[in-house]
This record gives sequence, C-alpha cells and structure tokens, in this order.
Amino acid sequence: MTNKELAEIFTLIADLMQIKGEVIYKILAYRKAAENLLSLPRAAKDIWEEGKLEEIPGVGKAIAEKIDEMLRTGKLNFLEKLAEEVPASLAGVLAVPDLGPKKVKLFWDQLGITSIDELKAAAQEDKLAGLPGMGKKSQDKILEGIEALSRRSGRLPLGDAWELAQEQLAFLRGLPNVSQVEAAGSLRRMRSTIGDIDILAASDDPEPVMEAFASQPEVARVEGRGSTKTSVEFNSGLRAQLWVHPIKKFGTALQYATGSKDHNVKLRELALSKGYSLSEHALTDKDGTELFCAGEQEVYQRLGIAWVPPELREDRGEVEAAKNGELPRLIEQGDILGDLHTHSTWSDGKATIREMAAEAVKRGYRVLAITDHSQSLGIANGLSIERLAQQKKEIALVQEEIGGRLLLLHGTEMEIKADGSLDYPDEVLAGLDIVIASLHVSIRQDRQQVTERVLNAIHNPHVDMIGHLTNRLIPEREGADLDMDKVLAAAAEMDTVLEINANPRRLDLEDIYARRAAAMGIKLAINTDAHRPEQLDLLQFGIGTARRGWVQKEDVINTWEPEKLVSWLQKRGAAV
DNA sequence: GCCGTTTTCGGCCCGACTGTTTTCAGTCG
Repeated sequence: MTNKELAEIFTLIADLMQIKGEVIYKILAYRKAAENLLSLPRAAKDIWEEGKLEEIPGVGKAIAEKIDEMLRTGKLNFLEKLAEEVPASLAGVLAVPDLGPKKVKLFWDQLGITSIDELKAAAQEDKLAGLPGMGKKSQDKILEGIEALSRRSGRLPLGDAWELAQEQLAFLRGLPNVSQVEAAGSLRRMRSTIGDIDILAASDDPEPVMEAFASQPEVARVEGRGSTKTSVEFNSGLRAQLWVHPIKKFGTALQYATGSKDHNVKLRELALSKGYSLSEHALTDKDGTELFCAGEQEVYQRLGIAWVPPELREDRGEVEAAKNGELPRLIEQGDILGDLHTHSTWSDGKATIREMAAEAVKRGYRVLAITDHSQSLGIANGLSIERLAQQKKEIALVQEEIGGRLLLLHGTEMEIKADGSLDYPDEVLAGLDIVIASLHVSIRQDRQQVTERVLNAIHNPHVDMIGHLTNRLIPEREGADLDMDKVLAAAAEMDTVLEINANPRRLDLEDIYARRAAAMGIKLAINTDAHRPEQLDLLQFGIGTARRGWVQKEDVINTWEPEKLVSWLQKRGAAV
C-alpha cells in the first residue's frame, strides 16, 4: 500500500466518523495523519519495516496500529466495523459544496439517502425542504452544488492558474482606491496544483472593488458576497475568492489568506501562547487591544519568530524552524546563472541554437546547455549519432559568434530505454559536455523494473543528471512508481544531479523529494526544459518548487559560475 | 487521537457568510 492509499483510508475514516458524530479532535487527528502521510518523502511501508511508524508526525499508537494492520493484512477491521454503522458511500455525498457532516447525517437518518444520485432525486421531489433547519433555498442550493460538482474540473496546474491570476491582479490593480493587490493561497505558496485562486486587495472602500470584481464578463456566477469577501466562479469553471481589507490590516489579512490552513493553526496556537489572539484583522491582546499589522513581516515579528517564506507554509516544521532561527536561506531566481536543459530545432524545439543562445545572453545567463533528444525518441526527432556530431560543430560556431559572455554546452537529453539500456554508447557520451538521462517511455512498468532502469542510468559514470525523474504530467499522468529510497541513495553515491524540471506541467522532482534529496547532499539543478526562448520564463515555477523543498542556493548547480561547472563536469569525464 | 521550552492530562484557531432562524447552526477556508 502506498502512502496515498493509506492517506485515502484515513480520510475516509475521518469523513465517516464525522458523519457519525464523533468528537472532532479524533477526526482532526485522522485528517492530520492523512496529510502527513502525503507529504512524507519516504514510503510508510519502509518506515514500518524499520518499526518506526510512530516517528511519523501525527501518527501515535492507535494510527500506527492501523497502518500495521493494513500493511500486514491489506484490510482494516476498524474501518469495516465503521462502515457497518455509516455507509462508506456517504463520504461521497460530503463532496457536494455546502454539505457537511450534519446535513448528510440528517438526510441519511430521515430519508435514507446514501448517494449523490439519491440526494438529487430527493431534492427534485421537494423532499428536503421540509426537514429541520432546511428550507427551499437550501434545497435549491444543494441542486446547484451537485451541478457545480459535475462542472468542476479538479485542481488546475500551477502555470494555468498563474496566468488567470495575473489577469485578475492586473484588473484589480487598475481599480480606483485600491492601494495593494496580492495573490494569496496555494498560488502564492507555489503549490503544483491550485484549487481556487485567492486574491487579497487593500482598500478603504471595499464595496466598489468587490462589485467590479464580481461584474466581470468572465464571471459565470457569484457564489458568495459579504462585506469582506466575494467568491465567484469563472466561465472556465475555476473559482476565485477576493478579500478586501483596509491597508492597515493588510499584513494579518495576507498572512491569513496565504495559509496553509495548518500553518495558520500553528501560528494561532503560537499567538495564544504569547497572550495574543490572531485573526485576519489583528493581533488582539488579553485586554482586547487590537494591534494592526500593515505588513506580513510584522505579524511574525510580533510573535517573536522569523518571517516564513510563503512556499514553506505547509506545517512541515517551518514554524518550529522559525522559532529556533533555523529557517533555510531559500534559493532565489537571481541566484540562477544558466539553464542546463533546453531544446532546439535539431530535435523538437521551435527555435535554433542561435536563437536560444541569444535569449540566454539577453537574460544575463552565463551558461546554456543545448540538450536535444536522443535517437530512439523518433516522435521528437531525436538525434542520430551522426547528427549529434554535426550539432557539435554548430554549437562551436555559435559559441564563437557570441564569445565569452555565455558558455554554450553541448549535451543530450538521452532516453532511458524501455529495456533499461541507454540510447547512446559510452564513447558517444564521453564526447559530450553534459549528459541528462530521462524516462519518457514505458513508465507504467512495475516498481522494480522502472526503478532498475533509473538506477542503471545513475550508475553510468557519463550520466551527469536525471531529468524530470518520474515523467509525471500534471494533471493527467502519474509519474513512474519509483523506489525513491533506492534512487536517492544511488544519486548520492554517484554524485548524480537530480533535476527539478520547472515546466509547471512537470515540477518533477516534487517538492517533498527535492527537500529530502537536498538534505542528503544530492546536487540539484533547476531547468526549464525550454522548447522555445520564452519558455525560459518557466524558471519561476521551478524556483517555487525548489523553495517548497527548502532548497538553498548551494544545493543547486546552475547557480555555479561557468568555471566551477566546467571543472565539475571535467572531473566526471566530460569532454567540455 | 495526538502531543508537550509552562503540561504524560487537558488541551487542541478564528472569523465570514448563508439560511434558517427570533439568537443560532452549519459550512467553509
């Protein structure tokens, strides 16, 4: 059983217990355990084999025993018993917006409803409106909620949400009496997928701002509208929330709207221990005196801890680190001196080597590696050994034209083939400046087989880097099912670089593995995999992912000056 | 059910919004 499967079980348990009406703190414990399993960079199964389950945060005796039972037997007696009391299908009904455990239980008790279809039929037959606490409006809202659920497209890749958010930010910044506008929520935290867009605006006259926001032609419906908050659904199905607060509250409001929820809970607990109550409006002391914070830094400062960069705010130890002055100095975009994974028209890129190089110079880069696809990837016009040799001449030519401003490296993004072999022989690899090996094909092989392929690539001394490790595509394709313990151990042993691919559809390494890799001393690279010049812009998403992984400048080789990079590559036997 | 630079027992964030209500419950983030 994977961490994800275990997490799903605990989430189901929490849902059913909540419908049953259990004390909320048990439920929160199960939810917390589920979340921590998802952000765990190791397989719980491996930790179980070491007998250390209770070292997982949020996992105590009771939950450890349940994990143990599931890993041993594949079943969970506790859940089976629970499902006899509360039908498991009720958890699906909870997914309907504005329906929580109380309402679900009410419909189940009173009308025997155990599925969304039954709920829809009951609402259409006007059977819900008469129930206690219900009315016509609530019944209609449930029907709308079921509709919305079917419209909803799930979480959006970061890059897509980013573009939409930028449009909204620009729109809001153009309104009168708006002094500041920031994206908040998971977008500001640079999560790989975004559920809805959260925006915070500062204004002393909120009403017209929210009116303008809600009246845009791309707004399909307004889901909620109060004095500080407006929620809308765009025509695309994406939802967005706008908060408007006076500028003097902007710091607390931004902190609140950025989340994550768990980070905020931690921060509010900390506030209580310091004699404050923290809300989006203010820090309130015991006398009821409100301290306003216009800036976010001030919120953290008054709590006596360092400001926590948004990318870290996931309750993964950042509040404790901030207390102890042990926050990492996260990598920044300005630290990056080059891109080590790009394509040209020699394979499936849309720009020539000359154009890519010119763009890199324009951005002030010192290094650019051209790493076109290798011969077996026919669909991407992969390079035969002969064409690879010809390409070397063109790279030399362009290098001569641009002179010393930019170091142009001749590399490859070489296939790790389905049978585990590599796509060029060693003597060809030895003639290149830099070698990336990547999985593209047969990624659904079983764990052992696909892991062996990657290990084989890592163990080849000519392979300098593994590109987009799992080859996942957000949102439609899960990555290869790799044994990360083995992969990371091998990369550490061979001093092989692991790429954080910055393309927002990839973001691969994932943040949690980037963090573990960096902690193990494994070198990382943040590359865009650009297929056209403007795609060098994607770097920001790779930086965001690296920062979510607590990655610092010294962990990343494309922060190196060209001389240092060349010397390291030469030590590995590269031709550069 | 978990957890501990005040605790191994007694805590476990805070407010907005909506709809049903004559003062609050449920849901959400």
